[in-house]
Amino acid sequence: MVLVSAGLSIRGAQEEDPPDPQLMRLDNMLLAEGVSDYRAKLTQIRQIYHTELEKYEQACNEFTTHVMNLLREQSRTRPISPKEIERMVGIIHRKFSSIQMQLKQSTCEAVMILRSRFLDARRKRRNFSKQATEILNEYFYSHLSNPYPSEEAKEELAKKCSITVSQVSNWFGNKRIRYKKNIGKFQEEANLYAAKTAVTAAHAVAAAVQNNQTNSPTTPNSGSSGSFNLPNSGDMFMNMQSLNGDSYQGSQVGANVQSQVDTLRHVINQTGGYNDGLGGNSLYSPHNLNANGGWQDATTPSSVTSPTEGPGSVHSDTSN
DNA sequence: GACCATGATTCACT
DNA sequence: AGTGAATCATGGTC
Repeated sequence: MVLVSAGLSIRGAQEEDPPDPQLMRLDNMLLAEGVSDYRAKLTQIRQIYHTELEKYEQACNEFTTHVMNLLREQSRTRPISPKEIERMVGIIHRKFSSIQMQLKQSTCEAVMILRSRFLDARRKRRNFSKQATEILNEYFYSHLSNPYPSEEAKEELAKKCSITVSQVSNWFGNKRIRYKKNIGKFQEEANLYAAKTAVTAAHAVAAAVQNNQTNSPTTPNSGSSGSFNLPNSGDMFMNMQSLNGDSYQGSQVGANVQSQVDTLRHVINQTGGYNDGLGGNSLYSPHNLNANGGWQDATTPSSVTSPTEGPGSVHSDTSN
């Protein structure tokens, strides 16, 4: 019996679980990570193990008493020494403990298989479904100014794409780096998705504008962020973002508006004509990609390309 | 089988 | 902890 407690930790730390929103959120996260699935299977193995173990123990006891009874009956006809009884019981117990050993062994195997399968599943690369890639791309290109989905957005995307949050993070990590490395290559893709979402974006903006007009004719109090570098294009959005020097990952409302802006600007640019490729100004030029790289501002605050006052005025200044 | 695309992993950085 | 960058490893296509 020592082996039992030593082999597998029996008592899981799971008692009851009152409906706690925090717990539910964690559960969802684990589910998204595919962890609960693993845990569920593990629990299943554990349950089987314990019921089997119990069964064996019970059977062992029953069998011993049965044998004892037989021996007792036999003792009437012939003398049976206590030593013989002890020996009998010993044999029975040894037999059953060997059975238990087998049970433990197969349980361990099952756990190992489960674990390796779980790890393999995460390690093995399988292409996402076309739909999933589409969803991810749509998000990416409509948030091109700030393709850093929040935790909630990642969870949402994960759910939509039927992949894990980690996979979403991986995807965005890869996408950002690969997009940045070779923007030209992704031009077509960017155009495609921009056009795709343009209609929805236009509708949304139109609705928002209408709503704005009807509701309050005053200035929109978009306390949004955005905070990225819009190279040229002295659009009104500059004002919006300079309202708040905050970094991205800010309010979702702002992000939404920004995504629509991205899409719309793309479309506007497209219709307004552009120099194809080699002029350097790709139509879907990385608004916020500065010369040195990333979307991430603050890495190199210098960015002194040409102090042509205009709208360029990267971030910095704005001494509020 | 070569080649490219792509998801995953690792490591360094902040 | 989240990210960028490099790299690995596999899938898919020819």
